[in-house]
Amino acid sequence: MNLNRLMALRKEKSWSLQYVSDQLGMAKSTYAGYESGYRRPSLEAITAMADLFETSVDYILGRIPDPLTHSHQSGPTNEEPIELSTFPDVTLSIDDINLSQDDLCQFVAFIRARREMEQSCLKKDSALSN
Amino acid sequence: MNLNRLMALRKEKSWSLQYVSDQLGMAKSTYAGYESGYRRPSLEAITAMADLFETSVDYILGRIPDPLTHSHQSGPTNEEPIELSTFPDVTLSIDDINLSQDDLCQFVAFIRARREMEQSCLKKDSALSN
DNA sequence: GAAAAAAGTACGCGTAACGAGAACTTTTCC
DNA sequence: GGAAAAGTTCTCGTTACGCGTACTTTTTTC
Repeated sequence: MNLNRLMALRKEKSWSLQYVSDQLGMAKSTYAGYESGYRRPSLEAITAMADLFETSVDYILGRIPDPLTHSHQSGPTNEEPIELSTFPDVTLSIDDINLSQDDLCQFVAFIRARREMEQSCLKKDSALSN
Repeated sequence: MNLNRLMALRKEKSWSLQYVSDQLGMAKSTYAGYESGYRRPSLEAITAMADLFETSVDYILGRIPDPLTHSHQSGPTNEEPIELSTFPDVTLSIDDINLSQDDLCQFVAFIRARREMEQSCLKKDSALSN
C-alpha cells in the first residue's frame, strides 16, 4: 500500500509541503513522511488530507480510480469538470467510436505543450505575473 | 471519529468477533478494540476490513452514507460513453484548467484526421479488417 | 553565474499507542 | 444449572509515530 496519490494531488494544486502541512496542522517532516511512505498517517490525518484535497480516503489509498467519486454527491455529474489528466473511469467517444487511453494521453500532452508555449509568449510580452 | 459502523456491518452478517478477527488475521482483542474505539486500526487493517465487509473505507469512517458507493462501479452514469462531437453539456479539464469549446473542436478534428489516415493506410495494405 | 530563498529529504529522540495473550464477564444453548 | 460461545478489559513489550533539526536540492532573484 502506497500513498503516491498524495504527491500527485498536492502537485495538481501547486502546493508546497510547507503549505499542506500548515493547512493540516502538522510538521512539514510529518507530511513529507506520509508522501514518501516513510511514515503512515493515522485515520484522523488521512481524513483531514482527503478533506483538504477534496477527494475520498478510498481514492488516496488507491482503492478507486476516480478522485471525485462521492466527495461531491453524485447526481448532476456535469456540474464538476472531468479531470482528464487522471484518466478518470469514464468513457469518451467521437462519432460513436470510443477513445483509447493513448488518445487521451496524446490530447493531454498536446494541451500541456500548448499551454507552455502560451506561457513563453506571455513572458516575452513582459506581462504582469501573479 | 468513531468506527461504530464496524459493529453494525458485522451484526448484519451475523459474524462473531472471533470469526471476523480470524478472517482478518488478527487477535480477537485487537478487532474488538477497533469496534469499541479503544484501539485505532492501521490503514492496512481498515482496508482489509472494508474488503471483508464489501464496503468502502469512507463508509466505515462515516464520511459517506451509502455502504455500496463505488465498491461496485456506480450506476450507468459512466457506463455510457460521452460523445464529444456533439459538444455535450459536460466540462472537461486538464490540470484543473477547464477546456474550451475550441480545445474540444481541435481534439475532435485531430482524431477524425488520424482515423482518416489510418483508413488510407489500411486500404493500401489490403489488410484484413475487423 | 552567484547568492539567497524556498522546497524537499533524512535522521534521531522521546513518547504514545499498538497487537496480542490472558483473564474475566455475559450471553446463549442444551 | 452447567457448559460453551461470545464479548470485554487489562497489562506488557515492542513498534513506530510526530516532530525538530540539519542537511541537500531546486528555484528565484539580482
